Amino acid sequence: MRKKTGDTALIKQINTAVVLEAVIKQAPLSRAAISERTGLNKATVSSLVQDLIDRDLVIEIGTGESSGGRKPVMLLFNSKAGYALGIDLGVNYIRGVLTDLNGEIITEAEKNLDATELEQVLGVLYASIEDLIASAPESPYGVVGIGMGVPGIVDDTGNILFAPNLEWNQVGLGKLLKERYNLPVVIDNEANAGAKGEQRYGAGRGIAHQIYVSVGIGIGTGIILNKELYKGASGFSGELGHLSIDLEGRPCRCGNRGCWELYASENALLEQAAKLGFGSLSSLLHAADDGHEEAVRLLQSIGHYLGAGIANIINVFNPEVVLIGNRMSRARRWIESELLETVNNRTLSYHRNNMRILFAELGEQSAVRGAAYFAISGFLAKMKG
Amino acid sequence: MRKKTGDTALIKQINTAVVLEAVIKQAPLSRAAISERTGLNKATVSSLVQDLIDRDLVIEIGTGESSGGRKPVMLLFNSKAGYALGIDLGVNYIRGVLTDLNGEIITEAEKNLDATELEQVLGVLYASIEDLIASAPESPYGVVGIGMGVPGIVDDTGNILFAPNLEWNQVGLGKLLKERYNLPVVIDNEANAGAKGEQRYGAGRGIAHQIYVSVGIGIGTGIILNKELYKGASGFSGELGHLSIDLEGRPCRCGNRGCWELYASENALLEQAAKLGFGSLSSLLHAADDGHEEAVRLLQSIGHYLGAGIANIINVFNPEVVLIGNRMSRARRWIESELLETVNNRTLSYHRNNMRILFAELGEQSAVRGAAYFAISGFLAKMKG
DNA sequence: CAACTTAGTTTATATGATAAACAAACATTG
DNA sequence: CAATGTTTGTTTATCATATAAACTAAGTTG
Repeated sequence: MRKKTGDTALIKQINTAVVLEAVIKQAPLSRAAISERTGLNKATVSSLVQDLIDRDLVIEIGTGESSGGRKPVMLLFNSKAGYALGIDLGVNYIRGVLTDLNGEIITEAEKNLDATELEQVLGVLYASIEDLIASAPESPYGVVGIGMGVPGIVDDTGNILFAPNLEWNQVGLGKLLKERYNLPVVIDNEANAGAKGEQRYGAGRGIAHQIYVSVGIGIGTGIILNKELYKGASGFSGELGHLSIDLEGRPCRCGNRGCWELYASENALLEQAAKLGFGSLSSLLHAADDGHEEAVRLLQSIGHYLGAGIANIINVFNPEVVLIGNRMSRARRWIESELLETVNNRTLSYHRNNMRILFAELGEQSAVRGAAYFAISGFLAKMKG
Repeated sequence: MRKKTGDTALIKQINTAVVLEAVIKQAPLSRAAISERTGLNKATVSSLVQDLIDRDLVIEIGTGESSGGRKPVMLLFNSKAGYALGIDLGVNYIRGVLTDLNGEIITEAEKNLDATELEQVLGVLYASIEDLIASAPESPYGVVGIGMGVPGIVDDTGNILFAPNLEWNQVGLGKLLKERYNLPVVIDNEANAGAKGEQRYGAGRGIAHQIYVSVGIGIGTGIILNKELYKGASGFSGELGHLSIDLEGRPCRCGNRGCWELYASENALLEQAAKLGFGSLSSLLHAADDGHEEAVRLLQSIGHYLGAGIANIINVFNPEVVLIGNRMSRARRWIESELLETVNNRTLSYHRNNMRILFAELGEQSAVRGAAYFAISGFLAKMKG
């Protein structure tokens, strides 16, 4: 339990991270510009940049425009120094991407899963991963890690404790992958991956306090506070789908009553939709587009229930942004106004002001891109440390 | 928006803080022991300790027991280097304490308030503060600051935006006090003060994720995540009293329906108690002690509702500890078992394990001692920086 | 009392940031 | 177009800090 002490190595680490951040976020820019923007001395910046160039993390891309004197040498983050693998493991699909270090997709692959048994899923998963690794171009660092989002509760070692819709219990997936590929592996909940994806590459860029609500079969949430994923005492939290919104409501399999996801998830919607003769979200949305009144009313009621839960989230966390993602975001057209009205009626004005409710920008790719970012950020942390 | 860079001054700052922390938390101890426990070199520790001694923050208290060689010189945090003022402003009382830098109470004072008008409250408040300041012993730093907890929403400049039970709106109390006494002033919500008090001096010592539930006239909460008070995007959060637990429940003055505090606060209890002929919490508790069955049932039902809200809190935050404080903690004997049973029935097992529900240890002094700690921690931060 | 232990200080050294001087490369202007 | 000024980036001397190793101080143990 030693406190973290400081020495000269720590200084260099801090300043290297500052310089690299500047290059990543504001590229292209010159050494002089870095010095000016960070407050670091020109000499310091020169020295640190040289280190980063020697390590293939930064490249010079020639001179820029003069502003009345010597032309600056423009620097760029070398996003092709390595590649990251992101996997979104769904209940009936595996989606995978290979990205560069900027998170830009290089290769993508999607495969259907028609069974949830571990052995069969692993077969498809391994094939996907190996295809993607094979597709990586030559680079100094190669594939730097594997990030993954899964529909379940995961501890910080990549152990899947419980994945109800896959019917998995205690699957040590992290260890399996680490040993098989000898790469750093980060596995987290699908909603946490989606939250990170949107925060980094999507609608939540630059937001400090963001709650991502993944509305699919159930409701999952990724909670970002102070720009970081919040995980509770046990290393997993974000079970806002089991926030009860109705004290004496229907019993949930979790033991509680009136859980939010019983009212506002895709499952809840489809339960009602079945009575109208619709078997899928798509068919219901089509009907609504064609003017089917009952379909529209049903969608609106889901918007209402979503709003009620989101109002609670807002009163609890006072976030800057609430993001609605995963499949239900496709119903935006029908649910948005009911949702906003309910939120307006049910939140404290102090929290409502300066707060926005947005829909995921990356659509179905929120989670897979967030997963890839897990691998990228692990790599960069190692490079900075 | 400059990133924080590192230089030699930063190192010294970090290491000074590490040494001071060690002395505060593990005193009495020697220079050698600090070196061993922090990993800092003996020479570094000697130098930093000398600085702290020169600044009156650490004192030598003579030699300790030898363990086979030269006797160590034992060091102590100089808790009498200055004094802090803590104020708990209630709806019908003002409680104040003067503490040393360890948070130990030196002087205390309590005065009743029989009006909520700003002018009159200010009169009593000023008198309390001046009495306490006058009672401070001679010391190198004197009174280092004023910390305060108030029943309302406060921004980070000490501006009280809204205090419903005092009927205050937009009162710039922080500025008033700062100008009048020329001291650092920190004002926060009463529940945040209570949460800090318990975390530092009470039942929550050493806990990283702790939710303090202040059950009084309404319900307020102080949320401590990663050992720090969480405040949302706007600088104030913790309005868990307005977490709705009943979708179509009674309308609340906040605009929402079915807010938790309509079911589980002292006000909610007294509303029901009135029907049985009881006018106060005390009389109801007495009746319960005397075996009055309806009184007991009523208290138990409050325990049930408290439990339902706390179950939601646990599912959201996955904390290590939930602390119940303020006046309702006096009803512990009657509400605890119902509360625990409800929580057990309504939380996810992953969250329930390793989680404890405790009652405030400092009783009525949680908030006032937390308020004093605001001042102390501000002072220490300045000393370390 | 000799040998060993532990506490704390002194000294020499290494790392890293910085200011100031300098060199390189360009624009502007009379 | 030559002289002047500006901007970029590097070199050099210096400063602050931490550290290891040597050293001094003050004890214990057999």
